[in-house]
Amino acid sequence: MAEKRLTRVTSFDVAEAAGVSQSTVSRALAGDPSISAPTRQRVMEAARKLNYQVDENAARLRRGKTGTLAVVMVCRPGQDRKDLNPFYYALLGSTCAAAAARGFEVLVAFQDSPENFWGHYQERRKADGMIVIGTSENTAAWDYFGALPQGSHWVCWGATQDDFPWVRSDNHAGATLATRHMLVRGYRHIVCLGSETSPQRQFKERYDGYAAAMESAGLEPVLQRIERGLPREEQGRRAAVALIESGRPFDAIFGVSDEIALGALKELAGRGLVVPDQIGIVGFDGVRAGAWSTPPLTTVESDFEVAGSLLVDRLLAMISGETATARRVPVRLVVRGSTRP
Amino acid sequence: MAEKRLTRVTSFDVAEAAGVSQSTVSRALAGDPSISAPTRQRVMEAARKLNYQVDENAARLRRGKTGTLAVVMVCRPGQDRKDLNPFYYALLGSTCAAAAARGFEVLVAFQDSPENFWGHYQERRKADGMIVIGTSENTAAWDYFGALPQGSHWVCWGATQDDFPWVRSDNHAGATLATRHMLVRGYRHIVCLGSETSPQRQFKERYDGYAAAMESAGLEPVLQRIERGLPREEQGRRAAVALIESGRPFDAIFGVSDEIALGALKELAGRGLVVPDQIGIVGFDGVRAGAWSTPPLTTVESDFEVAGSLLVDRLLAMISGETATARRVPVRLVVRGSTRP
DNA sequence: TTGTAGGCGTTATCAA
DNA sequence: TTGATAACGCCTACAA
Repeated sequence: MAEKRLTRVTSFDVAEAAGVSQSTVSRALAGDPSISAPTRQRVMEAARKLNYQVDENAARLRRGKTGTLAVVMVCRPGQDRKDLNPFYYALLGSTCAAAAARGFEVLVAFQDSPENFWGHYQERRKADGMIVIGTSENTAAWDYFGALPQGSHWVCWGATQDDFPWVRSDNHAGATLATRHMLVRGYRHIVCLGSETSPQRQFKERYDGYAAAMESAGLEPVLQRIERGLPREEQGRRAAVALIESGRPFDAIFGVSDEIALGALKELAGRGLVVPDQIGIVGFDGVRAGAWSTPPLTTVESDFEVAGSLLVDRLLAMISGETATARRVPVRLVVRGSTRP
Repeated sequence: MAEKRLTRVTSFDVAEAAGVSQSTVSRALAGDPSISAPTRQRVMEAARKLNYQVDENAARLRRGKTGTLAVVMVCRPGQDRKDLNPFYYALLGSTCAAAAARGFEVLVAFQDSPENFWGHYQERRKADGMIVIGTSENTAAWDYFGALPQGSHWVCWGATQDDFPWVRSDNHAGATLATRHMLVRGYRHIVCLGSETSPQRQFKERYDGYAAAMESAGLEPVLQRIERGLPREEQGRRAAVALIESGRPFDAIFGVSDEIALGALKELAGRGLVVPDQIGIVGFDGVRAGAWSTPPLTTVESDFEVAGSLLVDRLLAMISGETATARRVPVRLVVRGSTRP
């Protein structure tokens, strides 16, 4: 075999080597059925020998399609990349996997503030469409993406706006699952640490799911509000403090996110309250960190693989003009140690 | 302002609207200084009004450069994306940030086994070069990337091969830092949970750093080997069991990765040993999970921002034929609760 | 300072 | 079944 080198080889070179025309090379390699088997053989052989690879830029220019999807990760302004919620990284990973499985390349960009908001992938022919993943806290980002020109192909995870092309976890079902689990395990005075007014749409949905489960058990739902603008862990910790100081009796906590639940867990443990014996705790997100707490956190986890697939499929449907289907990602309960047996 | 829509607008359209030639448009928008101010004004105005954006495929085809870097994330075969070590996600994030800061787009692909190994970004003109990030465990992947044609521009994080164009944490310094910290805090019988033969080159480097610090303190380094092929946490747990059962006295553990240290921490706690009072523990990686353990894990953290920058700068230097400089990423000690004050 | 023209390497149309 | 040929939209000599 010839030594592999990186000199530019065009389809003309392959054509010459195979003794056919350039267009035949293009067709043979593209799998055009009109090319005869022996010709295809010769072309493939020549291409292999010359180490030929299609110039994607030329191909895309000609085709008018890029075969690429853009994924924009919306972060908090100035936030360190290593502090990004692992949930979003998992979502990024599964989205890339789904795109790759469908034959698309993925362009990734982290964006956090107006200076670097940028969504013109489609106009610049860098991608056929865009997936925006991020926290609803960054309202400036959602305003920006919501104002993209008509005809932009995009879907999102995390926006507050209900008229955006969103995909979300089945928050209601997940919260109900969590609450029922605690009821079954004998907890009665279950308090929800969260918010019904947060821009985080899913927090409201999770509260509603919790409330529904409580009510259908004949119990009164109780919401302990988190303060805005703090790190999640701190929100959870403070809400736990406020709850304790309120004097309201409780024997279980449903945190609308894992980090809120973990913050509360830490606070309770620090005060000598025994989890799960005295107090049960359940979170929502299924991030890895929960597995390391003491006790490990019982939580509701989204099916990440499905999440990535739904985002990609919805986007591809939009691109091809079809009508998309599901937009809710199924969830499951992950029972660990923060609720009693 | 005209309603924004997504119909294709070419530089010819802008030229017509501005009453100049197409090449003038190209130059004006590229910031060519030969274009007069008034002309540039008119062109910019027309471009804005028509919502014109350059077709990057055409531009790249013409230029022969892509302005894009590819990042390949090497995972364990079949591993779920959400189970990928958060360390690598943080590295991915900071690499994307560094690339963006230098004006490059980033193409991301997760690859785990021979069926989907693919590194011909450069030949296909999808990218100007490639950054491969991954665990050294996946030797098949490193064999694949090591066999890329001459002239491929790439750098990597995580490979075993020393002749690869690698960038790494300053493992030796970090391990020394960790060990000295424990010595200063009064621990004497410090055992290293790790391996000097693992394909993970950094494990060996970390052991060496630990051993050097021990020896220069007049103490004997002790290595408790981890078993191969298990999840890191389990490796840590089992090594702790083996250490205890060996009967060898110890009052501190240096785990060559956070997850190994966390596994050991869990095992010790389960046996009623008090961390940090009876036993001190330090890990290596600085992942978020360590902050949630009880007690939170003292660890050595790489400067992720520098890591991303070094990877990108080294690759860009290679592309432009310059000689690259640093390849070691500085580390710092993050003191949390698993070592006594 | 600006315009003309050629070509980057494909894919796709139209003949043969 | 294959070959000529015309775009795709831009950048960049070269000329004016």
